[in-house]
Amino acid sequence: MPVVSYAGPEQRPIATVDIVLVTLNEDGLRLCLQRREYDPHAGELALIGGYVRPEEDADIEASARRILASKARLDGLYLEQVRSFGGPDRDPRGWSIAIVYLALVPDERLAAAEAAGALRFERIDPDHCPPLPFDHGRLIAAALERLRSKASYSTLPAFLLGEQFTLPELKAVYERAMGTPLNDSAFRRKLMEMQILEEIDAKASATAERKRPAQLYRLAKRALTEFDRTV
Amino acid sequence: MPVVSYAGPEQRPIATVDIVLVTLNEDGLRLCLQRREYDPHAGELALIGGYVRPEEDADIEASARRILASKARLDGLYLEQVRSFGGPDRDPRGWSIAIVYLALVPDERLAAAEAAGALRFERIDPDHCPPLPFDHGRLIAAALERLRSKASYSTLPAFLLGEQFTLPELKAVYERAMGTPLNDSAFRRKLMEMQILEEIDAKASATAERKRPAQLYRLAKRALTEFDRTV
DNA sequence: GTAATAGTGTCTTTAAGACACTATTAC
DNA sequence: GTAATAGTGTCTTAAAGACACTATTAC
Repeated sequence: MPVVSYAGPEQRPIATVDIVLVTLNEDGLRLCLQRREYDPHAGELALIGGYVRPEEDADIEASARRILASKARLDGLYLEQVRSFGGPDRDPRGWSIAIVYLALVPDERLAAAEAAGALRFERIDPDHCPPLPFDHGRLIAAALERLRSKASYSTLPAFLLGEQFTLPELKAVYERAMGTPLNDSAFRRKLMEMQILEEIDAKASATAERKRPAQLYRLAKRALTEFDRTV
Repeated sequence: MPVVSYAGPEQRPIATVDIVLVTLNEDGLRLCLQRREYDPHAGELALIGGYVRPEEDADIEASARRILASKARLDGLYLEQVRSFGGPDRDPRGWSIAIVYLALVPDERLAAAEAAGALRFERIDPDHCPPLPFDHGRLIAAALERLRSKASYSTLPAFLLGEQFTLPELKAVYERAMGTPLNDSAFRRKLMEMQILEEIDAKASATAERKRPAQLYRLAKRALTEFDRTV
C-alpha cells in the first residue's frame, strides 16, 4: 500500500463551518451577526462560525448544530448546507475551507436566546451590510441567493415564523424572502391546492393592526417541502 | 490572542474533492468511473477524486480541475460544486470531508481523453450502479439530483453536447437529463423566445438515421444560463 | 414517388394574475 | 354605522401541451 501524500495532518487545510443565521422582524429579513470573541478579527462583527471538530462531530451538520448551540444558544433550527469555499487567503491562519450553512430562526426564538444566554446578535439589513472580515461577504451572498431562489418553490420561508401563523403572515414572509410582491388570491389558491398547510382550530386575536382575526395554520409536514410549482 | 483549538494541523479533517463525471452516449446518461490506483479500495471502481493540496490549489475548484486534468486528462469541462459530506467513517484514513463536484463531458471528449491518456473510464448506467467504495453512492445521488433538477431551468444539459448541436439533439439531452419527455413545439418555442441559442450557418449532414438535415446551433453564451421558466 | 426526420401553425387546456366582492372584527 | 384586514369568486391573460400540418432530405 503506497503512502499517499496530502493525507498527512500537516498538509490538511483548516476546516470551519460558518452559519448565515437569518431572521425576520418588522423591518424585514435580517442577518444575525455576532462580535468575534477571538483573533483574528476579535471584536468585529462576523458570521457565527467555528472549527469542524473530528473528535466530537458525527458529520458536518453536527458541527453546525454544535456551533449554533454553543455560540448562539439555539437548537432545532432549520439548517441547510449551501456550499463550501476554500483558498489560501480567506483566513490568515492558512489555507482553509469554510462550509456555509443557512439557518432560519423565528424572531421570538432569537430574543429568547439573547435573554437566556446573555449574548447579543446584531440584526443587519442584508442590503446594507457593512464590510465583514474574512470572505464573509461572499458567504452571505451565497446563502441569501439560496434563500431567495428556494423560497419560491418550497416551504422554506415558513421556518422564519413560529409553529403557528396566519396566511397573511405567511404571504408576507414569502414576499420578504423572495423580494417580490405576490398575488393574494393566487397565493391562497396554490397553498390550499398543494395541501401544504393544516388548519388549526383557532384564530389569531385581533389587534390594532389586525381587525378581522385570521385563521391560524401550521405546516402539514414539519420538514421542508418542495413544490412542483411556484407560490 | 488566545490559542484557538482545532486550528492545529493534527486536529484537522482530511479534505478531498470527488468528481461525479457524467456523459451521454447512445444508451443515455452515464457515470464515468475509474478503477482506483491506490489503497484504500485499490482496483475498485470509484469516483475520480483526490486531495485538496494547499500548496498548489488557489481554491477548491482549482483542486477539482487539477484532479480532472491529472487523473482524467480532461480540462475545460463544465464543473459545478454540489455540496460537501463529512464524517468519521466515510474514509478509513480518518475524519474526512468530501467536496462533491458535478462535471459534464461530451462523449467525444471522453473517448479522446482515453486515447490520448492511455486510461479508461467505466461508463455506468446511474440507474444500475453497483455498490461503490466509501460513501460514493450518496455523493453520486447528490450530484445526479442536482443535474436532474437544474436541467429544467438552465442550459446545463447542453454541456453534455459538443459546441454545435441540432435542436432535436438538444431536446433529447434535456429529456435524458430530466428523465421526462418534452413537447417538441413548446421546446422550440421556448428556446427561441429566450434567445438561448445562436444559429450557425450550416446544417447537420443527413445520415441513415437523420433524413432531413437539421439546423445547427450553439449556445449564445458559453457559460451556464439560468432561465426564468422551465423548458 | 415513399419513408423518415425537421420544423411550423394553431387550437385546447391549464394556471397565473387582476380585481371586485363579501366576511368579520374593533370602535 | 365606519374602518380595516381576512378571505372568496370570477374574468382575463399568458403560457404549456396536443397535434395536425408542411418541409427537406435519401432512396
